Amino acid sequence: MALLQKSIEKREALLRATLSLVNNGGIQGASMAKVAKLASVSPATIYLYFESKQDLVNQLYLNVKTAFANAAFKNYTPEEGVYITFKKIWFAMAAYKLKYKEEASFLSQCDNSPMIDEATRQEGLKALDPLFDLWLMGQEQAVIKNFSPYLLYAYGIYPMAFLMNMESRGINPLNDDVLEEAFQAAWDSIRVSKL
Amino acid sequence: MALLQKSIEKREALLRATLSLVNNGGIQGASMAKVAKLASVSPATIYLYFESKQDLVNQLYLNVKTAFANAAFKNYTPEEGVYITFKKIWFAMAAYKLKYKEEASFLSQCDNSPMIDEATRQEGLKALDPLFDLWLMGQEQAVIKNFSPYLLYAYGIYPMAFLMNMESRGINPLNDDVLEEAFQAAWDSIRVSKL
Amino acid sequence: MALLQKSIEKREALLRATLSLVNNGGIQGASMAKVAKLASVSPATIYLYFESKQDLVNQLYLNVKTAFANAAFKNYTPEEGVYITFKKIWFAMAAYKLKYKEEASFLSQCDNSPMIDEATRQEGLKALDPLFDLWLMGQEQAVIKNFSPYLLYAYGIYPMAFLMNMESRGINPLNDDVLEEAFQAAWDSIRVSKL
Amino acid sequence: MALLQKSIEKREALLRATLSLVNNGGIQGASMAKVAKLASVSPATIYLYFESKQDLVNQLYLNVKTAFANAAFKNYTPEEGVYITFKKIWFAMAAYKLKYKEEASFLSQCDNSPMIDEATRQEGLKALDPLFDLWLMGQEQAVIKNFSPYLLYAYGIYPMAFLMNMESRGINPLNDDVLEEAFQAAWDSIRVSKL
DNA sequence: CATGAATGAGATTTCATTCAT
DNA sequence: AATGAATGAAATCTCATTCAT
Repeated sequence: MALLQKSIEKREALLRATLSLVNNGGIQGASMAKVAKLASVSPATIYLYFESKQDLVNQLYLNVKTAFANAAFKNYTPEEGVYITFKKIWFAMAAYKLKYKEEASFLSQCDNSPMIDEATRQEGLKALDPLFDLWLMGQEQAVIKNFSPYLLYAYGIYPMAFLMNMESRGINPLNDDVLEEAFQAAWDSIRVSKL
Repeated sequence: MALLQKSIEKREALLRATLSLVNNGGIQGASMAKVAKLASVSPATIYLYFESKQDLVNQLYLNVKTAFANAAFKNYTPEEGVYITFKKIWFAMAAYKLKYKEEASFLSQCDNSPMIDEATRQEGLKALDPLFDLWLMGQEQAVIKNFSPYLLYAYGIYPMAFLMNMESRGINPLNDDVLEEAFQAAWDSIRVSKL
Repeated sequence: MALLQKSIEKREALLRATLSLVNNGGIQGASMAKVAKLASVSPATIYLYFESKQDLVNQLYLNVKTAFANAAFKNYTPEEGVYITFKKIWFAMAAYKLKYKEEASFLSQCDNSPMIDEATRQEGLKALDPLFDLWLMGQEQAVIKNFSPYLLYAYGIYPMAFLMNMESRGINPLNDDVLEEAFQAAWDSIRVSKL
Repeated sequence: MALLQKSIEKREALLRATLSLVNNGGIQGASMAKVAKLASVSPATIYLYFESKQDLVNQLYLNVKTAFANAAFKNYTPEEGVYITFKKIWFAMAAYKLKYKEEASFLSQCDNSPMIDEATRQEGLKALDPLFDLWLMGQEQAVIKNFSPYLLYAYGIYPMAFLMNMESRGINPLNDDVLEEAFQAAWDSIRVSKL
């Protein structure tokens, strides 16, 4: 029990170290040696918890994606209606990304990295199922456009990554007004237009 | 003349080789040795054309971004009206990305890479000026939402990257219908909603 | 303990290998690959003990300089008088250089190399403090000329390097008579001339 | 004639460029490419004038050594007596080294470099024959110690290199007084001591 | 479970030299 | 005579991973 406890701590220290290092210098900048040093363990120890660097990064990806989804769906109450619920999710996601910038940037970096394997990507996508359910519901109510969930995601959620990217590079800072505008654009893009 | 000609060819061969290698294995997977071999030159030769790997990648970035913009604005005729012009640009961009998948994927990878320096990024952005001009015009005509160009880009253009990403991973293939839907979402997100 | 022991041995093996290689082919001839091979380790291993080639050479410089000074001042007994003490030091230095020709040649090479940084040079100079102290004493007793220590060093000690250089190139071999002559010249150059 | 003229100019430009580059960064810092660029020729052209880098450096060594000797023996008038003549030579050498610091430093660097081959070294030494002749004369007159010319050189001339080295590193700057002291030491070391 | 030491393979880059013109 | 282009070889250094303890 004590050992297991300790192990979990160490595992998380390793994940945290990786996250931090990926943030400065990209995935390739997070060398196993640096990860080990930042987590105060031996490089060899990493391999007791993870099979390889790829495994380490993939597990971190799942960890962060799950945390992100947990934050997004914290108060998931679809019974309040599609618009309200989507708005809550959207702002929860934005809040998470603004608060946990390292995590957000890490997820962005993973989007285009060959380090994340397809299976992990799929598993990460599953964490967003509640959102897809909501959209399904919205489509049944003729509130959400009858598009594939990927398309809805591309317009409803994905643009946030670009905005965060700009924000972190000091361009186009995000304040409440801009966030409100962004949400407006997101909603307009996926909602059924009234005639 | 003959020498210069040959130089240009070699330079382009190097850029092509880089593009191709970045596509399989990411930027770090495109080692100078591999680039050299694929372009059928010695590693040392690369340094006659580019100062460093960073320079090579940045110049490739500019090259591709310019080609992309050229394709996008090929028949740029703002006098036809904002909607028509935007639609033409949008579909030209999509067509380019569908036709030149390696280029499209490369640009995506550069978005989050520390390899591209800020100056190059800014220069790349300039290639999209006609689009920003169009939006300005649209805002004057109260057709386009009064948002910052970055926000408009995040919703009007950026989602394409996600869709191409999916497409190239075999998910959610893009056909004419889906493209039409995607454009609809893009336009809805940036246009001024009618009451 | 065993591990630490082994480390020290390997560190010294690396220093010895470097010393030997610098002797044939100069500092640039001592490539990290050759050093590694001669010390029977992987090139990567060198970097566990030294930060860089510069660090390796600088540490070797300090090592050798210290050993040289230790030999020079082994029986340092200034109470025997300035002349006697200087003579003992001088011959101890000569003996060291004759016995450890690689070390002597290495120190000579370092004199003009940009590889040795100023801080290391200064630290190496400190090892000769007893000699400078002796000269100070000699100056107080009006036995040694009232010159700056650098000047005294230039004439009292530095010429040895030239003689060793010749010796190792097979020119002007050093025997006891020549050494005695050399010492005579050294002493005449720094001592106060009697009228 | 015109071609030959031009050739000589180019050859000297190459030697000058090498000298300048060796001064910043040592012999290995003077890459053939840099030498070519600084002399405004193609790298290939260097090989029309010199067989190899080694040849280039060796010829430069001879050039500089000769210039140095020319300066040293400009007013060589042994009939004025050994002391006077040696003093003139000594100060002429010092003046040369102070005026042409790049040349002086280059000669110092060559002393310990494996780049200079033995034959060249010997040839360079010949340039100093007048000095050796003077010493011979001095020995016949019982003014100069009966030591081998190498030993006399080690004490009479070689220390200058150390002093210049210090000077150029900003330590122990040389003014007229220090020079006078240095000469005093030099002379005391090689002259026959009076009883 | 944990580690410090070690490493083979490979990364980027430089260099003296040659070749085609 | 002169060159710009090209290069094989080698330089320094890094990295993910393993091994002996």
